Amino acid sequence: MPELPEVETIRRSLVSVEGARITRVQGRCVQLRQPLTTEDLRPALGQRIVGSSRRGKYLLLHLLDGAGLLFHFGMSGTLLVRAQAEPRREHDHLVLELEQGTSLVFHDPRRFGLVRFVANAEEPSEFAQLGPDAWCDPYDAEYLFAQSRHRRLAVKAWLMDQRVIAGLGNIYASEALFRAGIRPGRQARRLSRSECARLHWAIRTTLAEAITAGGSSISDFLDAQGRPGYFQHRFQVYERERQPCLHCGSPIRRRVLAGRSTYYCPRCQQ
DNA sequence: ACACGATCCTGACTGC
DNA sequence: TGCAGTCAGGATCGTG
Repeated sequence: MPELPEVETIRRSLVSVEGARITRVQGRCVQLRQPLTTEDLRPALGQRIVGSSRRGKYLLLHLLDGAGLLFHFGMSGTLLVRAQAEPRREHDHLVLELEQGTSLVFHDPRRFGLVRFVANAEEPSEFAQLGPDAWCDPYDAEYLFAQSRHRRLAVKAWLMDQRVIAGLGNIYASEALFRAGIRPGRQARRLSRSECARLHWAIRTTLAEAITAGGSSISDFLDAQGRPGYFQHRFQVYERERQPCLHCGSPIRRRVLAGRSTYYCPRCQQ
C-alpha cells in the first residue's frame, strides 16, 4: 500500500493525536519484519507525542524527550486513530491508548511492516541507508544523472531502490516514468542528462499531485481518520493494461521488471 | 560489485 | 461451493 504519498497522507492525518500522552501500550508479540513486543515499546509509555515526520516511506512519531516511534507500513500497514470503545480487529498488532480517549492502532494483515522504539528520533539507523527524500529533500537532475552512471538495471527498478531516492514504490515509479516519457526497461546508465531532468520534474509533480489527492486507495488504503485517497483516478498507466494511453491512444502495456508489474505506453515512452 | 529470484504473510480474485 | 493457483502498494537475503 503505502508509498511516499500515502505515508505523507497518514502523517498529515495524525494532527489530532499531537500533544496527547500515551497511557497504555497493548499488543501481542507478533512477527513483523522484526518481532514486535510491547516490552520493546515500554519506554514510550507515559510519553507525550509532540509531532511527526517522514523520510521516504518511514513515519516517525516524535516524543517529548527526543525519542520516537518508527513505523514502516510494508505492503498492507496502516495507522488508525480510533475511539478506545471500538473493538480490536484482527491484524491490529499494536494499540497505543491516548489520554484523550482515542487509540492509535497499527494494523497490518501481511505483516511486512515495522514498528520500533528509537531512543533518538533525530537519526534512526534505518535512515542512514536512504537517499534523499523524493519529494521534500533538495536533490536535482544532476544527482539522478550521477547516481545512474554504471547502473545496468532497469531504470524503473533503479527508481525503486531507496538508496537512490527514498519514497518511490511500484505505482509512482511507473507513473513518473510515463510522465517523463522514459521506457521503464531501459538501463539506468543509458539515461541522458535531459532525460534525468524530465525524470526529476516528473517525480516531483507526480508526488505533489498524489499528496494533494490524499494518496492512492487501490483496495483498502485509508488515512488515520479513515478517509480514502483519490489519486487512483488519476493513474495514467498503472493497472491500465490494454486500455488506451490518455495521450496517444496506444494500448498500455504491462511487463514484469525485477519481479514487479510495470505499466507503460509503448509509443509515448522511449 | 551488482542484479536477480526467493522469501516473509494474508486476502482478494479467477478459473476449474 | 470449494479448492488451487495467482497476484498484490516492500524490503532483505542468498546466489551466481
